[in-house]
Amino acid sequence: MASVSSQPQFRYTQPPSKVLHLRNLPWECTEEELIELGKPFGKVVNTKCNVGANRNQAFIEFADLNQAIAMISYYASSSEPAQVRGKTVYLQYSNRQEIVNNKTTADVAGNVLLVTIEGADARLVSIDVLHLVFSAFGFVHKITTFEKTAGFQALVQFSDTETASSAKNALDGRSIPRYLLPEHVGPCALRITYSAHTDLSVKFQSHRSRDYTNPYLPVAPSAIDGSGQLTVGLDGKKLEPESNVLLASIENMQYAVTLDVLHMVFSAFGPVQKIAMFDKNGGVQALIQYPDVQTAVVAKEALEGHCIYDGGFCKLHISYSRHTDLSIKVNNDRSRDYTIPNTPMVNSQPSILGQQPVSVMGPTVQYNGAPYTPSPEQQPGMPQTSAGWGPGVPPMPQSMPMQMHSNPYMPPGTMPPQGMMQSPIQSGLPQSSMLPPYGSGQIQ
DNA sequence: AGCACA
Repeated sequence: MASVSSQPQFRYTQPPSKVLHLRNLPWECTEEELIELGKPFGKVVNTKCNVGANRNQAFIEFADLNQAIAMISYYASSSEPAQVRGKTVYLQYSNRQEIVNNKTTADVAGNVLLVTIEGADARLVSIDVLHLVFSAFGFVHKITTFEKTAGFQALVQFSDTETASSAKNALDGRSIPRYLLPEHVGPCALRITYSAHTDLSVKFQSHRSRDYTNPYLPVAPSAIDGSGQLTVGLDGKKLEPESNVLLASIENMQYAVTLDVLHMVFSAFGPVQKIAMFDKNGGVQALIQYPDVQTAVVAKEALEGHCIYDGGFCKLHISYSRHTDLSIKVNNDRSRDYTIPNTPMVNSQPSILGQQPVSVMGPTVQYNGAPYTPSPEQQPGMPQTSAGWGPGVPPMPQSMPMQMHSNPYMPPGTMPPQGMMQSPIQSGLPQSSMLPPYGSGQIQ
């Protein structure tokens, strides 16, 4: 006998569940209205509204099964139907036992935005530009920036959710206006979600984090160059002009950083003309000269705060030098002029690729000044750019093609000298407590 | 008016 197939979706009796399924709700019914509806019968622990193609269905979940039964029972025998905004609502036990909310933290509105800057040049977007962009919507309290697998990201804190929402709505998916970016920087789009943070912890004003509510916050050591000059004003403006010469200070120098190591690291962004190393304040600093400012800018943005060796060792802090042309008197293990070919020099092949310590750095230095003299104009006929790529001691010449110069940067997340530069170290700023609460794979 | 991530 051909049996009539049962239709499970139209069962008129269902096993009880803490979860009730509601239908015929008014358009875009809110969570608050659902809670109001269920409250007389028990504790509503979860809801899900705007379900279904018409967004007029919902679920409410009670803390206890008996509470759900009480609600169903009440309206089963009541002359007054359940209603929301005067509209009759039909309810029944859900065929599931609990509400699964795919609401991620990114969907919960808050006063802090998680901003992902997309684009090949995302890292070149300064914190000041971000501040400017977001300030259009209200007072920006704090900004932290960091790099994760998702790329270059920032947390932007407003005073309240409303302001943050207006900024998110206006900026999500939009690109940073061109006129706010330097000439050589490509388009940078903003992807914005909410962060679960409510108050960012900013310890210093630095290139990576700012607290605009606290003018007394100390400026990070990384924002001060060798002469103690501020590179970041308390108003968040950079005080130092860009230069083709970078001043790099090396923090936590557990492993010796040789001139050749520096040459290799900095050569990834373009030809290095000259390097001068010296000791200052008990640490090692170096001046690195590029032929042009643009290359230096790219190198600085890419390397600032990064560590040469894994494990937080030899962290680079980079600022612009006031010099434009270093005067290298002698080529030795602390200073070198790569623009002079065939210069005799001590052989010092570094064994850096294995990330092994070359030697332990000791306080062997009594040098008081820099091994260069700051004479701005010297060697007027000096060959520029590729001239210095000759028979010097390029540690990895084959890996640094000349095109580097025209396209000095590399794909996001790839640090130039393989094996040495690790993924950005988050030590120092920003604090781990500021990092977004997601697993690294979930951000998009 | 009839069950939710793709």
